[in-house]
Amino acid sequence: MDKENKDEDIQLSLKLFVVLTRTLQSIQKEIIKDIKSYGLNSTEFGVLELLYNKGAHPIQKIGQKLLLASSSITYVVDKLEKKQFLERKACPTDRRITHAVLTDKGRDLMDEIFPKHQLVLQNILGGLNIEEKKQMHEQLKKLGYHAEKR
Amino acid sequence: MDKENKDEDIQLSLKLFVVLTRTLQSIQKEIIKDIKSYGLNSTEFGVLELLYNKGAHPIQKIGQKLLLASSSITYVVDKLEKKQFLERKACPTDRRITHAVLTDKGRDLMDEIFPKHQLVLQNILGGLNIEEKKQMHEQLKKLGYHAEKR
DNA sequence: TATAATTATCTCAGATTCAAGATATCTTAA
DNA sequence: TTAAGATATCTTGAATCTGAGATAATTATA
Repeated sequence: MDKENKDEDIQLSLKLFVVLTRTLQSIQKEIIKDIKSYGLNSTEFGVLELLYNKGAHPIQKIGQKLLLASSSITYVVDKLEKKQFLERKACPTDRRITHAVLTDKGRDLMDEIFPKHQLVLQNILGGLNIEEKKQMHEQLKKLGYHAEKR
Repeated sequence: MDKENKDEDIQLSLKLFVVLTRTLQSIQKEIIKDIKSYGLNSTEFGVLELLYNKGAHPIQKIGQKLLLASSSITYVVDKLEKKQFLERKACPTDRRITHAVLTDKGRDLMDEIFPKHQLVLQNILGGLNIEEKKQMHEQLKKLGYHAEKR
């Protein structure tokens, strides 16, 4: 890359990072508003969503998928257990592991709010049509893959 | 939109949100690593970057631009003042306002680290070429604009 | 098998953020 | 001009997250 293109690329990189951050903030702000109306915060919702759609998980796996430190996931699971949306169940084959399992109350909650939440999400992301979403999805994967593997 | 397209759009919206979140997390993780190597956290860097590139600002304006609550910006400016990278200066024309102003030490720091940081950022965002960056920038603006104005 | 390394969870202290509210100052409108 | 509302900053307390380190269990290795 010659100098002029490099300078342009540097400027564009900064601008892209800023707009990426801003866009996600705008989206998250709206999503958080929706999730709060269900009496949850977004981390709690993320945990419940994972258990609801993918079944019971070891606590540590949940942290991995949601990119949370082990101490953070302990904290969130504690809160959800107090609210009785999930239970800890000892793993019979590996005594280090504790599974987080949705309770009936947790499943009822998600049966009610997950479809609503999906519609809200679709509405929030309505700025792009189906084809544009597909394309952005592809480009974002390229971007993320490179950021991780450099 | 007929039912099938709506279902597809709902699924794509969820996927797009997930990949958007993941991608930004990957990028931020690398950026934070770089910023930490300068002895700052990303909020501190954001404040210094604003003052460095756009000049002195009232404390409240900084919070607005970085989307921070007033209590948060007070906290960050306190820390940067303790580190002697900026000073508070009373506004002569409006006594409610306090300006945050880079010190020489703060400017020296940014003279040193800002160009380095730009190169790191360019490297992190190297998964897309110039044209692709421009296009994603446009699409992200559409997405963010809609999320805010719905 | 015994030891070392790895893995899963938790505890604790510290960092960062926000919301609510206090205070001081400025602006607007009666 | 003065009262009411708006604005800028700060204080306080609570929520959430992280890193470091403890403990217990499992797996790998000599």
